[in-house]
Amino acid sequence: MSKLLEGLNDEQRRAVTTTEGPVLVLAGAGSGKTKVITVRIAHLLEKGVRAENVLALTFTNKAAREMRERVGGLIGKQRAEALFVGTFHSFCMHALREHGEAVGLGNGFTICDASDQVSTVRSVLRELRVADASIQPAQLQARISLYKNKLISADDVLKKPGDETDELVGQAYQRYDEQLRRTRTLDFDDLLLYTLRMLAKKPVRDHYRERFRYVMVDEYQDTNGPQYEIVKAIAGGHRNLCVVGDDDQSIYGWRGADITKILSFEKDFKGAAVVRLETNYRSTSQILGAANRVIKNNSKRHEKTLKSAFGDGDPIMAVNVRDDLEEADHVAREIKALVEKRQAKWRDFAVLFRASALARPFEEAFRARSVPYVLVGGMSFFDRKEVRDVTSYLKLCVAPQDEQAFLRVINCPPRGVGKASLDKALEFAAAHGISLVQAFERAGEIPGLQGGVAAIVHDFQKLLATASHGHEHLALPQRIELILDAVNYRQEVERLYPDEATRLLRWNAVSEIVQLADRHQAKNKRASLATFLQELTLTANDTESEADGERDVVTLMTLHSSKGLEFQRVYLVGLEEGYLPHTRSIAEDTVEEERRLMYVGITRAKRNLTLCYTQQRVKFGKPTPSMPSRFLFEIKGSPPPEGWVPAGQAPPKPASIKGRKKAAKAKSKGAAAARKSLAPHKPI
DNA sequence: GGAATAGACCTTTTT
DNA sequence: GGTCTATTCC
Repeated sequence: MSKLLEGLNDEQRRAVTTTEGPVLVLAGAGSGKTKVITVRIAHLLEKGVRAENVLALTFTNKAAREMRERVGGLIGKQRAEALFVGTFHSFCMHALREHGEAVGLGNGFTICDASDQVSTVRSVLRELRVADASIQPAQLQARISLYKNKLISADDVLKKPGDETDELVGQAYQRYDEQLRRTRTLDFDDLLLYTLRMLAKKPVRDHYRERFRYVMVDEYQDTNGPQYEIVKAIAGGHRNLCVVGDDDQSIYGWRGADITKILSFEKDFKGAAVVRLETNYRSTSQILGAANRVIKNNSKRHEKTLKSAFGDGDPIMAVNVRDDLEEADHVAREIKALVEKRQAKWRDFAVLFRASALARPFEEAFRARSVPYVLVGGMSFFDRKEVRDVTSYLKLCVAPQDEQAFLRVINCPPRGVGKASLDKALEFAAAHGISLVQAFERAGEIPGLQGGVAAIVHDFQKLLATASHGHEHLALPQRIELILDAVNYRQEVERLYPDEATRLLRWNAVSEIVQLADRHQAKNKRASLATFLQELTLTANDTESEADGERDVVTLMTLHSSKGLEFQRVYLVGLEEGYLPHTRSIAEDTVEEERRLMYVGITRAKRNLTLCYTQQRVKFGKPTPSMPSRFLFEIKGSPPPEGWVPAGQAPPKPASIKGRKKAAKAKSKGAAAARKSLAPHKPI
């Protein structure tokens, strides 16, 4: 037997060696899922399959990076280079670069990130002359995105008779798409949709079927409509498709992930081999027990029994603290004490939370107590003003019609094109159904526009065009510096930040982009400004470098980004009604997904698990009382006590005015008791 | 036109 | 505690 297969159990081995035809691997948490995929790839190569013919798709950059590294460890880094291991989105980006002309897409498209999407929606709402109050841009953007991920077009929305909001959403959706098309911009969802359209053309589809003879999809439970169709298009011919997933860990429903896809795989791919991995090699039986007790409260799931291969360990701890500051400080102190006693290393610890806003107190406490940490995700490098400015300039060089980029930098540094002029031009553009840039070309017709403005805009565009064209022979970093020089960006930073220290800090962000461009060029033979920007947008949230995995630091991250990872010691924090489950999820009736999130969090822990919740937390800058999460009681196996109030439910009104004071007193007493009902610092 | 200030209003999660 | 808009002053 091949060396590769040693150390696999029977089921894992079956998943690895069933290389031909469709295979569904139902892999419980910690059952060696990544091992199966990576060994499977190595096994394929050992059998003589060429690396170029293997496609492995993941959902996050992080997962892609880890898979690439682990496969590299098995077959050698060199050979692993030839595999395509990446996210759906990056696969699409590459495919569209290669064959985008099949769907009318030249090489020079830009990808817009979440905040560009919201800006675009905002400008569409302005065009439609909708008072901002009636629907929020971010909310509208989310709805458009959800439609796209369910393969529902703007026409579909408009055709279907609905209420006024539907009508508005449809109109906005349509204009949003028009604006993106006009500016040759794709949003994240469009990457999938354009690729799908491209794969509908037989020659292109045949090309990819020929190229990728073996297809693997990780986290299959997170597949949404377009992703599923892409997989089907590529693997539909040879049917050498292996998908791996766990319905209990489906936590991307809000992104259109369709849990039924994993349930109906056997129907979609007739004759599929089904492998169940049910032995957990990660956690103690205490941790697994807690996970099982929580997840069994979900109705929509495949009954599964995860068995621990590990045995007993320490009890799970519950910690009740006064507020968020104390929570953070408690965790910081505990971690520090364990490390100082040499019972653990920094890197053994992870602190997991529902929303990234919860990270701040931990950052502060960790800094105060000199606990080294890394915050995964959070405020991205990309959201910094300078970074957005610089990328906007670069985007304008690639796509001069890009409205969001134009609006952002036309007056930065100030050039005498202020809000008043822009409003007039936007008004004119909306009235004539043309882009902002086109409107400025007809500046003479814009009522009330100041005489000199058109010339200023024209000069600005010419300046950028001169700086970006005719220098293609230069290296990317030099080209970027040339462009920034042309627009006097350095002076602007100096003007804005007269303070030496902040100026330096701000300029560092700019230098970092230049360095990233250098690295991009080193990695890609056909690097251009366009490819650099595309790559930057897709990996904006993945700032971790390869060496970071090895650093001895505590990890802070959201539950979502923790999926697929494991740590010796895990703190689940902010376990309160309103955060987990999140208030929004209660309103949207998706509490089961929140429970899966809790399940994901629990099953990240190998040895020790600590559950933290507060009595009071600062929300919107104001202290607000909090209630322990319902999931804590599910773990404990006992119902919530008297006085406990779930999130999203108004506390009962006092019966009469007379009885109000008494009732209020009783209620607050009950609530206080409920908040403390799980003994602090005690095994659960 | 541009900067500074005040006030209203939210904020899940990721590509 | 943040962002975005409206207003006011220079």
